[in-house]
Amino acid sequence: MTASETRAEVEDRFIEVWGEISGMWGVNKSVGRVHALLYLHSGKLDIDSIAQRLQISHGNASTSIRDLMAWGVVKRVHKPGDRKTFFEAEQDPWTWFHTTIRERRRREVVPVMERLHEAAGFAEGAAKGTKGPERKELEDLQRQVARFADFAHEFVDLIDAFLGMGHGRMAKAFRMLAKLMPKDRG
Amino acid sequence: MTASETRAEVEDRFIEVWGEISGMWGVNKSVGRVHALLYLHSGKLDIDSIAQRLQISHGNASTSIRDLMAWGVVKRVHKPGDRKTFFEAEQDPWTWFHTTIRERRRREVVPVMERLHEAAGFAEGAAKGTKGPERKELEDLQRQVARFADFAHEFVDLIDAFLGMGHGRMAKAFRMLAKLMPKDRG
DNA sequence: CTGTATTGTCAGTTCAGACTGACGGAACAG
DNA sequence: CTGTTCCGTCAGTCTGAACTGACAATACAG
Repeated sequence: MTASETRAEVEDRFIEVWGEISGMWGVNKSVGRVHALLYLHSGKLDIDSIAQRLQISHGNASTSIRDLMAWGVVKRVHKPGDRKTFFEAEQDPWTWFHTTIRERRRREVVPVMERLHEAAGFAEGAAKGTKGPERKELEDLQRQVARFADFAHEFVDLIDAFLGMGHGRMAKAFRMLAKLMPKDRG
Repeated sequence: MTASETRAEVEDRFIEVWGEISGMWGVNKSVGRVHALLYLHSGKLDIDSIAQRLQISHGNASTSIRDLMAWGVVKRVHKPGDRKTFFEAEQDPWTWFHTTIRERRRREVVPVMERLHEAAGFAEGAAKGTKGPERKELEDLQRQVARFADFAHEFVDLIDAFLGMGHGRMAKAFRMLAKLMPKDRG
């Protein structure tokens, strides 16, 4: 096996793992594979090289990169005297993770929270305008929705705490947390 | 609008939100909807009621429940004198979240970590058996894979810290974390 | 034990999302 | 300005996951 075959095999393993993780968490598999490839060759690949290397159409490569740029984890770069556009990926995984969480918060968590509170508010309003045993029923329902909404709210607070830390500190903070609270002590 | 129509509308809003969240995070949308419905009516519904309420086939309802039981968030219950099987869902969102994270760790995180380390080890071994400028290339690749693997390892440590806490304490611990580290102070 | 009500399974079908490839447009060297 | 190379888009096609519904298996009342 030549060194370049070996290199390709290592890359493939890494790329496939990343692709599968992406698929598991609601991100397109091709997008994940392109991201992994760019992580390994940041700033050195153009659209067609990516398409060739991953055996996908350049349309697919282009769309995947558009997604990655929308996520904020890939950027365009130009080299003087070269007509091609190259793409670079963040090299620090913690920075990448921070960016990803921030974006998911914006896209998914916030809109979902709004609808959840809407539902809870709707139930509350309905209960107040109702008499008799049906009122109690609606109040119970409202409480149940609110219980989940409260959880969701605390979860968002947690995300915000995470995002508020400089990413250089996150790893350290979490290690500290792990040390402080290895077991449930109340 | 009657009280029961109101109730159905509140339920629908809640159920649809949950279904969409599920879809965003790699869980089947129907599975999420069934779960939401069971959260609201824990222990009171059988397969056919679920199918009717959500307008899905009972095959789909049955399969969704099988998934939810595999996730450990839904259980069978029997009522004496009744031939039907009912299903109950965990009522505490933190417990549900804890269970979900534990299961994802087992199914996804652990296998992925193994493959990641395999790739890193493969690259390291290959580099050691190579001479000349190609050796440096492989070493660089190995370092890059290892950088991501290290991040992943720290991430798993974080998950483990979380899972090690009693779930009653998680919310409190996170609130404390948020208070202790509102900003990056190094 | 028997009959019936209920749940579980899975082959076939449907459908949403992913992918391709041809086209148009942009960017740049000359 | 012109020709060429490369990138972005999107209509049409394809693929795989999800869903249905008929049948099989199971559980229980009587």
